[in-house]
Amino acid sequence: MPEGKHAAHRVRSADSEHRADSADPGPSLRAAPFLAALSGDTSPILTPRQRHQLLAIATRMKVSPRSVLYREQTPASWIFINAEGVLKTFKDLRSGRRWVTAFLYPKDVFGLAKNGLYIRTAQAITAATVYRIDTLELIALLRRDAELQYQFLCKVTHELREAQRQAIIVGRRDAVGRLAMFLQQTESSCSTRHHVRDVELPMSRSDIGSYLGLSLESVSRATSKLQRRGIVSFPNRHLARILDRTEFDRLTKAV
Amino acid sequence: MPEGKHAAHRVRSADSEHRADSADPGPSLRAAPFLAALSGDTSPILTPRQRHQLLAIATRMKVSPRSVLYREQTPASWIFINAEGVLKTFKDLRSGRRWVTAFLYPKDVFGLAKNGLYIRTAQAITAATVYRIDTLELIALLRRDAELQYQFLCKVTHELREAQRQAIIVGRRDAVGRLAMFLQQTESSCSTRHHVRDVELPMSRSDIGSYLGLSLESVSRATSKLQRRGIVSFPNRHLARILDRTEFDRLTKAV
DNA sequence: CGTCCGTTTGAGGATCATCAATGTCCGTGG
DNA sequence: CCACGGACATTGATGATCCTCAAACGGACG
Repeated sequence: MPEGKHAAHRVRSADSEHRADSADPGPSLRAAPFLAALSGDTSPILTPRQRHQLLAIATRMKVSPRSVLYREQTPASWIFINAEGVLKTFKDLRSGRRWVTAFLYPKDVFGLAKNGLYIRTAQAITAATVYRIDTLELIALLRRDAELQYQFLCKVTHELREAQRQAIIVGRRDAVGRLAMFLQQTESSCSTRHHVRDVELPMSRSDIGSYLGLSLESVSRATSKLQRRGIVSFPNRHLARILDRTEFDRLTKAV
Repeated sequence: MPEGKHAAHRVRSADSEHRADSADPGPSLRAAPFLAALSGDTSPILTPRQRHQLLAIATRMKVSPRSVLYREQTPASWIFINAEGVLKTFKDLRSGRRWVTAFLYPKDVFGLAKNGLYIRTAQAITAATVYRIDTLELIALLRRDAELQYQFLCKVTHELREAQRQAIIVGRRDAVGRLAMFLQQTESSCSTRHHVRDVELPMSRSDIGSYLGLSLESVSRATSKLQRRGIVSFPNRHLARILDRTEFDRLTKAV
């Protein structure tokens, strides 16, 4: 598997960096606040000051498709925040299968560890830009700044809900239902500028299958069924267009 | 479904409570610290001072089996920490099925909300004792005390890993493998004083099925197979005894 | 224009859900 | 103390779904 080349440049110190990188908005997190009123989810939740705090200890990196950012069971030195592009985290099972645990969109955090070791492998799907933050430095910062840490707490809580949702998806018996829920989730994950009906799918059918607990053939059959039934069309491999929203929602609402 | 009666008594103020409730050790959390060395997971991670901070805003409650602590889609006023007993959180799906998202053992936190509403229903399986904490008060406390918040961050991170693990379990095809992984997980969750081979299963077969994405019949068939193959015996409905650890690990290591 | 990788489609075998009936445990009341 | 009732659990038969193996198709790229 190709490592890819990490074109990384260290961001300058906190003081000078604001002027030096005034074009860089800095990292941001995507999460639903604990007690937010309905909606209000799209607004940025990090203040400019918090962004600068993170920027001060962050390295902005560009990674090419297929680049591996870290491997499972290796020392977890860094935590990452996605700024642009799509990545995935996965785990290779002893059975030879690969289990994709998450697709990472902008504002997603990844690099969580257990006992100081990464528990997944992270790989870029598209070209991506990420912020790399030293774990120790981040923890020290979070312990000093309760407000910033609170944003991370909200973020992890959000991911917890997503993980539980994935468990529900995978628990469904029918492949079509799983795929529909995946499309719905992807639609809400990637805040695309495209038409609402279009959902970009940068990952392969194999990745989708590994995420949904299906073989890639079953994913393909599910897409065919959705297309035959006129609910979703797939203009090309990396795009899904929802044609019949009513019927589509009926598939996903089963949960 | 019976509500059960909540025998709750408000804990006194932070100052007097130390003497008044000196026998009460206060809440504790179970989680693996981000950077802990191998093992070291069993040690309590809350300091006495942090326990007292939590006790000051906590109400200790005893709940009887089948009591419902909160229902999904109702306002989330409280967060709970389990002190004793076993509970479950679940979600009723439109299909009529019930999806159990988690079994809650002592030191587990539950009551996470989205947009101010609970996303699951929480119900006691056995008689249990829990700490009930006003969500607003807890958030205010966490925003003041970064160290205490950090323990919660570790806890939620721990639960995130568990949720991802459950997704992997549910994604497995064979019922026997799923059940074996469930037994292993339960074994590590409940720090019982019993012999290492024994795993207590306070929940029903139906609950296990709802957690694993299986019908209760499939769970029953899986227990039968494990027993026929001499790997695990089930002396009674609420106890599993691992007889052949080697073979058992081989089943679970497939992940 | 040809290769390669990813995708689609087909046939056969395995696993689980469902429906149904029987069996077991436990608390209740006689 | 025993008999009864109900909830829970086990077992069997059938049908649906998905996985596996296999082959053909398609676009991207040199």
